[in-house]
Amino acid sequence: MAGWTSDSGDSDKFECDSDGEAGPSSAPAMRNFDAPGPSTLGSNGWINGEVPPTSLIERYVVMGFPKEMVTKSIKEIGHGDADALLELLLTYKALDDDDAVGNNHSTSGCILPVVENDDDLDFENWDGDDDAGGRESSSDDSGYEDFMREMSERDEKINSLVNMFFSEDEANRAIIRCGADVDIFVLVDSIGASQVAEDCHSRNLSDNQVTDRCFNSFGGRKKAILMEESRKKRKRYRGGGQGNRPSLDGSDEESTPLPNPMVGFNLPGYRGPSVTRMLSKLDTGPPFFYYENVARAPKGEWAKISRNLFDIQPEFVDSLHLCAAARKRGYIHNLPIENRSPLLPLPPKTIFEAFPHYKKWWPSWDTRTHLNCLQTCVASAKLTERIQRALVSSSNPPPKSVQKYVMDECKKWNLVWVGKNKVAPLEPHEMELLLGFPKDHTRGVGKTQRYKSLGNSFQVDTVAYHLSVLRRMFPNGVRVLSLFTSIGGGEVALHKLGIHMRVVVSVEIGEANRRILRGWWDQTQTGALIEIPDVKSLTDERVASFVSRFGGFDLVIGGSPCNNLAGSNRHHRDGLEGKHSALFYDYVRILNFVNSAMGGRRL
DNA sequence: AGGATCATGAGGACAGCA
DNA sequence: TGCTGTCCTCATGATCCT
Repeated sequence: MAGWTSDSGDSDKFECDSDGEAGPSSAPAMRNFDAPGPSTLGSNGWINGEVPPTSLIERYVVMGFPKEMVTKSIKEIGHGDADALLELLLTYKALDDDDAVGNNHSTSGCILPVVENDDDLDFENWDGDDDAGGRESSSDDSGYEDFMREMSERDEKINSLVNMFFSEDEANRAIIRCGADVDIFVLVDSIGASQVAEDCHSRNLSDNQVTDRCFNSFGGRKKAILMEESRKKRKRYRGGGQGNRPSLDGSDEESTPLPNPMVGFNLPGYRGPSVTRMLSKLDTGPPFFYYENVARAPKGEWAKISRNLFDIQPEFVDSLHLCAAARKRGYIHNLPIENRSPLLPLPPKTIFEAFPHYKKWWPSWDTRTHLNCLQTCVASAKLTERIQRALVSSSNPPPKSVQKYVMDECKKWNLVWVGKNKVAPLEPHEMELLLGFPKDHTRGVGKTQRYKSLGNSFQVDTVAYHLSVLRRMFPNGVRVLSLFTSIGGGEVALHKLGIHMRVVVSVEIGEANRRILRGWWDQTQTGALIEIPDVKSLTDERVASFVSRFGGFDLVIGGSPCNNLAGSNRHHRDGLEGKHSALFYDYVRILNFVNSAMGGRRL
């Protein structure tokens, strides 16, 4: 059982380890001076000075602010203080809206995300300022020919927008806001921004409520194309609470739509729309937090999760895009999303890259290139036997009906071809490889337990990609509060990123998981590991004690139990109120208390 | 007693089609 | 617009075995 006895023992160990690892240079590990304070980051998560003004103009324009207004605001107060800039823009916007629309808007404008639209976007080399400068300079032309060209462009774009079923008035206003020289898709985004902004106003949401709820609900070239093609998609943009837009009033009636493709805010090497999000200053770290759970939770559950985590929009990612196995997960975090970098070397991205030796037995009619989600249970020997019998008694290639039966089972149970007509479940060490863990990470506990632990864990490369932004921010290491640690996916990710963990306070109920983590930690880490078995025993007082002792935490990370959310659960898929998944509220409780104890925001 | 093995769909998203 | 088919899902509970 958890208790102060084990904790105090660990506490002693911590101080001992700390001393032990600390040469003169690392001695300040217990001090806070090396952790960047709020001044290191702007409220939008950009590191100061990294975003040039031209890019800023473009970003705010796509949010729905007129270009002239943005330029004027930046001239007035500069671009160093994003909060002040936003405040000024909102004020101007409110005044402008009062004049233009006659609505009695408050200054709480709807702050919207920016969707980068450049088709040539290269995430690994992109500097975030591709063509904004070019567009900016072209708008300075003032000759007659330019004027006529602009008018012609303007008419053309209005026609295009009208053809997309926007009203002429909406099209006109967008062009006034953004200029006639911008891409048609910027105009589409701008109209969407205004619609959601109006929606937000009409629902009387506060700034913080709308900031991230509006995020990702529209925008992007791809969506614009879809909109042109489909009346159904068009509804998504035109508002009125229809379609797939996330609920803005927090009701559970609408589900949070899962993106397709499920690539999150961005992915290494993915050439598609990338997103730049803005968080309110109160929502940014430190402490940074990172929460994870299954993407395909019952309807309304992600809206609930988001509501409890500062209304931050989830980032849904299918690890399929990073490794050879699917893993559809939602992540809510307040980490910056620019300048991420993947773990190198990149993991094998297909089944054959991961397991080339299976190619020998792989039938041509099994067209899988990726495995499905790795779960906590594997197929029975009887099932693989049945499959083998079906194949042996069939011709080669087998008839379609047999192929379908075999393929259905192979997909369902993630079976691989290990011999002639012979399929088998993945071995635990193969799952470790796919999930990004070191080989034999889970070795030492029973095989069934290994499957269970691995099935419940993070996909390390995916998580590491998100956490990679911490490397530059914490060159001297991080202090981590790890909730529902499992087998330490977050810790392995940080380690593989080269981020030193000065201390990890880990909460994990499973004895086998704790043993796995401890075994890995002792082999690879020099920092302190404090283990707490039961999250319920991590009381507010105890959190306060840790915060006081370590000077705070830099990262609160964890994925709460999915048992009652996961589709595989046929018995008790009860949502967040379920027996296990209700522990999510302990994550919220503890995160809030850490925030509060560190002088930050509390819900 | 505890680990290993086995059988057990519902629910939701989405594409295709009339 | 609504119907239909297809696909996928961090699991649970009963039973067997050692």
